[in-house]
Amino acid sequence: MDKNNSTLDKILDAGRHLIQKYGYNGFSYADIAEIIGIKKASIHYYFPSKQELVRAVLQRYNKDFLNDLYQIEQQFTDPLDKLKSFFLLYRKTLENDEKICLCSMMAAEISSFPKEIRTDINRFFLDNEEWLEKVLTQKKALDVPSFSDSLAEQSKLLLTFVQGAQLLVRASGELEQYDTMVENVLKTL
Amino acid sequence: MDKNNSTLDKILDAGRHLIQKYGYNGFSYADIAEIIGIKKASIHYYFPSKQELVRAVLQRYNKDFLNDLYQIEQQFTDPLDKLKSFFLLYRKTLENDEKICLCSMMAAEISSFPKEIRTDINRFFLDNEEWLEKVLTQKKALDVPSFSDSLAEQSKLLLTFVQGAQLLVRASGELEQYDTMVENVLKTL
DNA sequence: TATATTCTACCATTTAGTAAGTAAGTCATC
DNA sequence: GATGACTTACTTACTAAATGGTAGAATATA
Repeated sequence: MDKNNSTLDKILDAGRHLIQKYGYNGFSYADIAEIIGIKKASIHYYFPSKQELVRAVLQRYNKDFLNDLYQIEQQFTDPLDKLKSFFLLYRKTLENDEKICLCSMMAAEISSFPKEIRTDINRFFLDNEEWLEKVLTQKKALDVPSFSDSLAEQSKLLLTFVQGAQLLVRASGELEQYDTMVENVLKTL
Repeated sequence: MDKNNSTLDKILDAGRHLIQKYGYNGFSYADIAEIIGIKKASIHYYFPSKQELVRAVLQRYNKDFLNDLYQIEQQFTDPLDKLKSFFLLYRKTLENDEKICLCSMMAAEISSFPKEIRTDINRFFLDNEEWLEKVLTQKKALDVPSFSDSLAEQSKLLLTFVQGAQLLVRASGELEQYDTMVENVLKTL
């Protein structure tokens, strides 16, 4: 799981994990300290305040996620394969330990955050939309032009779908639902 | 806002409001006490523990929501009007004060809850799906049969959509996006 | 009077955050 | 190559405030 095992990276990993599972208001410095076996004062050494910590977690998450999208872009040529990998990326988060996408969680808790953090959260969604639109454009170039809705709007719908699907899976606890839903949403394209 | 102004109802109202805005882990008894102008010990008189309180909030929310859906069912004959009202119901929550559907928030925080509460949350989503399927069935009876996907699956997609749309609106802070997205999703039917 | 409701005054624990210290490493200078 | 100045990484020990929760007194209300 941890690529780099420096204390700083361990803190960021544990923080991300806790937020994805319990939310920003659902974890404490003590939780992180216990997970990685240090004292909580040590966390303050790296991140004086909780908001600074969460911001670092968020920014690294966004960077990593964007990188994953870039990898998908490189790995596949067929736009449909790219879309499937996109949904698989979100699926991986759901697979173990009752987690959802960090930004889905933080979007739900948005009222707890100041402007700068909100901007970062929104940036994540915009990047997702942008990537999806690019892939849909590639797909349109190949397909028989069916109905030409705005691709920007269509990508927004796809993102909306994957965001909501996570909540439904969390509520039911049934991951298999996700696969069926993805299949169905791909049919609508 | 408050129909019944008994203390118990005020507590439930304030609790619901706080959860929808900050989440279960983001509010305290003290917050409720301050909102309605009583001491926090008085809240413990009605709800000895926080989980009992949140469970009461949840059950009342589900009941009220189901009632709203029933009202829509009665008020309109055209299935499309019913669907539009469904989305409008969710829109109302978003309109002021940075709130989302109680069960969307609690689904995100599901790891913080015991089994009984999880069941109630899931019940909400199942009821939504059931209602949507009923309306889609009515719609199918009227329409030229386009493509006959499973209506159960289609209603699940609609629910997924509205759940995710809330998160996007929260992240961007732009409520207008919601209307455009609803328009677009209705086109796909 | 009896009962329902609300209060004051607590409690133990947890919260984010701070201050001061310590051990180990870096590094220039003699 | 040893000495001392400084830095990095982390600890112990603390704080003030907030947390969920309780006991019992006071006050309404029936």
